[in-house]
Amino acid sequence: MSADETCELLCLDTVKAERLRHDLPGLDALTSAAEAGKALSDPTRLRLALALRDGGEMCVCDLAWVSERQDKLVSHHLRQLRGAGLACSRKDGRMVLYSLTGRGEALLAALTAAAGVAR
Amino acid sequence: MSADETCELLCLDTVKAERLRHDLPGLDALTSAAEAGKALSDPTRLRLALALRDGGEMCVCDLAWVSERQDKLVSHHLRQLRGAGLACSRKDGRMVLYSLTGRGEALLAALTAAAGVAR
DNA sequence: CTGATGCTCGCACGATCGTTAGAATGTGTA
DNA sequence: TACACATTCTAACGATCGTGCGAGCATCAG
Repeated sequence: MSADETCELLCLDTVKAERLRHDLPGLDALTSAAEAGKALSDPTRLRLALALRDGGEMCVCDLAWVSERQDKLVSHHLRQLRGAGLACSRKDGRMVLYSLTGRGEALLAALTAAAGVAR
Repeated sequence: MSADETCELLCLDTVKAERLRHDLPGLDALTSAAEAGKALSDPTRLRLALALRDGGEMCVCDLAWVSERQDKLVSHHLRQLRGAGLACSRKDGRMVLYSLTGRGEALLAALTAAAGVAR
């Protein structure tokens, strides 16, 4: 591609390419969407999200038992799901109860559908 | 949690917890779903997916121009989208044309809806 | 007040990732 | 056949990530 960068476009007409380039959101605008994708990009975390989908609201120690993972790791992952807006939490005495948000359920449904698993 | 691991369940009845634990897919089964999430977890790659959504089928050099990224990097990311089943490619002479799969479009729609961007 | 429980936080380690760069491959053209 | 173009592949680097561990905090029960 030459220095002025518009003379070697081969497949797109220039108007369409200019429009695409202009309309594409910047990387900053996509950070939260990318974070949502990242939140469910780890099999352990994805499995915890499925446990919340199927089991409803649960505390860390129950999720730890259900997923056969240490409670500290489960707590770590749940905080990432919450940070990405896919889960929320409330305290009940010394326990913290987590559940999926609407966004979390929708994204989980799309992800499992896309991969054809756990629907 | 004690050694026999069922005596400290506090919030769930044991039957429900046993069923959840039993029914949760294993990590292996979730790998492809996690890979789909991972494929869209990078802002640059997500942006390329959006460009394909809006622009239809495109070659690497056009996507490089539209996204203002080097063609080698674009090629690298497109191969990851394809590997995750979210994009597909066909050759046209020396060029390779990429487009989103149905799964890719569905997951992209869910991800952008979940984050409230680029819809 | 003390000890136990549930959970979070900070740190470290090995693994993975995004980007860059150079080399290599496939295809088209003269 | 040689050169150019489009794309891919391999390797390296700095950054990030998942997991494990010990310490710390909040809450509850005795």
